[in-house]
Amino acid sequence: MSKAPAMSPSKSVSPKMASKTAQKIAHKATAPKAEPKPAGPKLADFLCFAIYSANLAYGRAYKPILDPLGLTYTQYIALVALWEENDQTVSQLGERMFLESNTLTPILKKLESLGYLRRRRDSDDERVVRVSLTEEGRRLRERASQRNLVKASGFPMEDFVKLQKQVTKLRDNLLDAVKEGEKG
Amino acid sequence: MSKAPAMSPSKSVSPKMASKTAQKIAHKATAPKAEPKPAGPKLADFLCFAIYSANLAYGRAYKPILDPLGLTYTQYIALVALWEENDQTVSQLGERMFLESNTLTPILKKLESLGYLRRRRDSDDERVVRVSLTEEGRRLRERASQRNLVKASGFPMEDFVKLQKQVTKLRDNLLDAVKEGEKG
DNA sequence: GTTAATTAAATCGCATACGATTTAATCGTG
DNA sequence: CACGATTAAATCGTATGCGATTTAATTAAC
Repeated sequence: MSKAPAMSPSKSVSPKMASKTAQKIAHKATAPKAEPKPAGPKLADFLCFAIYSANLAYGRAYKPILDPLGLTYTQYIALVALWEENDQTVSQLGERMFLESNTLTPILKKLESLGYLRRRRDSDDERVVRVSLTEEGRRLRERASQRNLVKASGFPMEDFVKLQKQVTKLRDNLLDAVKEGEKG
Repeated sequence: MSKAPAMSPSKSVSPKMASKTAQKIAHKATAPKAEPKPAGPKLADFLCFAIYSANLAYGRAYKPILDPLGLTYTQYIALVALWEENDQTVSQLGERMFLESNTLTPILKKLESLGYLRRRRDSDDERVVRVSLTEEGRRLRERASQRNLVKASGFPMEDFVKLQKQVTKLRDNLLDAVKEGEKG
């Protein structure tokens, strides 16, 4: 009784032929022209993909550091932003992190439930929620060193800083282009 | 009847004082020491954050290009990988994209449902699912030009290429470090 | 040649991102 | 003052990422 591993809706017809070579030939037969290989830009040449995959890599590199603290990568970034400047509104934090309340709110709620910060309505303007670190949240700062990851980047400090500036510039250029596109 | 905008579990006590200035002073009073500002690394100095936010920026920059095609950023990257080399297994595609089947499967199913690719069990080894472009999927290639985004990066071609290589190197270094950490 | 170990995808649960909408508070104008 | 416009968060639905597990097929060991 041979049952193919789940592949829900699309029915995978598999006639099961005699020899393996025969099957391989049969498969080629459906695309005979030796697949001309489109000769276009490769994934590896895309800057967007370099950034995309480097971001995945950072998430994985930070995991062994953050897991013991019970933090995710994004939660950590939110804390870095608060270490830099405590007692920010959700909007201010969002501006720094390039996120909006729809993404931030659940993250901040989580960090609050972990005891690292407090969320309080500004009595001045009840629409505003102010976010401030707890003692516990401040203490995390020492426990989460990223020095090891500067090393893991494999770049000497000078190049590291240069790269950081260039990628930041790239980000700002892209976001400017987005803004421009929204107007024009 | 003044009811503060939803802030589910955490009860936001807001005594509502008389004058705004009085409240601001009152607020400062809870953190009187002028907030010594920890004097540590700033978010803007983190390479990981530069990459993180540049990735968000790319997602937003691609949106106006991809929305008309009904594609998301990740779906687009999967298609680029297939334009480069058609008829890949899920694992092969995952290696190129730095993703695994748990993430890829739903994306590929979506692209299949859109008619841009086919997923078929390899009759040679029924565990393997081969992914190949449809005519429709191939055609998308011409419609999705990223030239405009090279311009949007704001870098002259030479620097663009250099940056791309550096970020790629960064990614590879980080992933090597992850691997190393898993062993040692 | 059966059975244990391995392998490739898929599934499940949780945590981001983000467009669109909703809610509640504040502002602006008459 | 009153009422529409604006604003700040939150909510909802969809689409990634990813750890952990599951399923089915293949390979390895005996």
